[in-house]
Amino acid sequence: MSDAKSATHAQRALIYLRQRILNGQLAGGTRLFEVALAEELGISRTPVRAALARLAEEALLDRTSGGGFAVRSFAVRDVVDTIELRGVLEGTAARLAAERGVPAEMLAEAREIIRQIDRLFSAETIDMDGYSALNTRFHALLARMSQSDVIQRQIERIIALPFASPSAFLDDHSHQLALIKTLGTAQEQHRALIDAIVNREGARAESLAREHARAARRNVESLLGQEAALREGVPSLAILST
Amino acid sequence: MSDAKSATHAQRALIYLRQRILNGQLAGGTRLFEVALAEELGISRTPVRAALARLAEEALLDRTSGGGFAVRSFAVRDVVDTIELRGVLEGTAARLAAERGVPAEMLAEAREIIRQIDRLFSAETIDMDGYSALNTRFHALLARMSQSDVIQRQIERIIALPFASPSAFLDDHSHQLALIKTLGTAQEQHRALIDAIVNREGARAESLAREHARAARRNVESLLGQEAALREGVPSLAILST
DNA sequence: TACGCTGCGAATGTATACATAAGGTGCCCC
DNA sequence: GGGGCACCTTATGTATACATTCGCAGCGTA
Repeated sequence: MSDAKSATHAQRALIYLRQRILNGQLAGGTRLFEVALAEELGISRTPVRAALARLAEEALLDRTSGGGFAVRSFAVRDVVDTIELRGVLEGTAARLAAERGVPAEMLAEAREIIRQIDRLFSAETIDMDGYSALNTRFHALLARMSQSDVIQRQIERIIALPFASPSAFLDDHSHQLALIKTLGTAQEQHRALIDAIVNREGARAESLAREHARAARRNVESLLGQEAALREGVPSLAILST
Repeated sequence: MSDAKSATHAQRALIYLRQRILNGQLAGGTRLFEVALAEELGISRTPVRAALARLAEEALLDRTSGGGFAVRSFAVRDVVDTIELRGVLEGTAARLAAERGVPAEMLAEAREIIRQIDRLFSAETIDMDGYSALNTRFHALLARMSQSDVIQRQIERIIALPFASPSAFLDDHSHQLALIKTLGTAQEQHRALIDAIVNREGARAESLAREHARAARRNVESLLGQEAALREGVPSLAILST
């Protein structure tokens, strides 16, 4: 328990294993054995089992036939489809927001976030961590605007996969200039999205949210078109199988 | 272990609890305690915990702050939103199927299912179990047509909730004649959906699948507009909170 | 009366020993 | 030589005892 601040052993094991899966240190298809993990972590099987069950819940593990667990394999197509799915779900959230109407406070909050992102852009160099945090807040707010717990839940579930999160690939610093241009486009989409919701234009809002997610998809595809060396610094892609 | 055919105690507990939640015997918000359940089932806490974890995975339980579990509450709006969500996901599956193209064997299988449903309609009285099975097969096939494991997985997850399954509310026999008319419409939508996919008309396919799901939504809403007595025979709705 | 503190109890967290089943390997028989 | 059976190994399944923590209630004090 030297380096861990987590309350319970199960939480520590959960964090440790999640990390190693997302890292790619545990390759897709690898079977995870309770005893081995328990020894490795210096704890008993019980908390390990709890951690494995939660990772299965997060869709990072598959349950094998015999009752065990194996690391889920993510192929390129899976990553692309997951991002597409996020677009579809956020699109639905946006459409519902437009159809059902959104409380003024939420709209104000959205506009405030947009304003803060604008402020970041006016600085000399862009504070990527700051942008990432604001962008995440914007997307979480969009999910809430749907006023549907069901939709919100699904979006949270998808976003938990790091390569599908709205802030994925922002940590790739290899194309700083291209990235800045991309962020400008994204910000325009944020603005248009709120405009559509305010005007109760459901179809437009849905379409904009989908297109907004496509930016992430283009990022993946361009990264994968590069030499392997250039992908090294992109942790979100470490989980990829091949 | 007298009445159970399940291999393990955990599976037996899982089935038992799932049943009671879907029944409505365990009301939404009810906290589930390991010790109490273990005593009730005559087993130890360990398999109970395993069952609870899996029910959380199925989205039938929420994890409470302290580390426990509580039965998830489903309000009418949640049911409606979940059906809407199924429509959105099946719409995405249909669109992807149209965009990516579908192997001839799958199309043949779809047409065969449609043919068999036609045959059911020509009988004197409609075999509802038979229809339900065929309808379920059609929807499962549609999910596969997307050729996306990610999408397929999500659809399976949603359909696991009985009130969101494509065959929900077919067991309501109170309006037999109206139902038959509904089934005719559904069958037309099945046909149009396959037609759209064959012709690579993505937007049309998506729109048709969404509208197809709306039938289930209309069913819920009409059932809820009735007197409580008429809703008694509809097991899919037993889980509703209020 | 209101606030807080303390102690008790009931819940989950954990370790461990044993049960059981499934899968693999090696030997033996055909 | 090949196939099948049996054993053994190794995995998960289960029970139970103990640890720990969190919350609540009751009492006390300001």
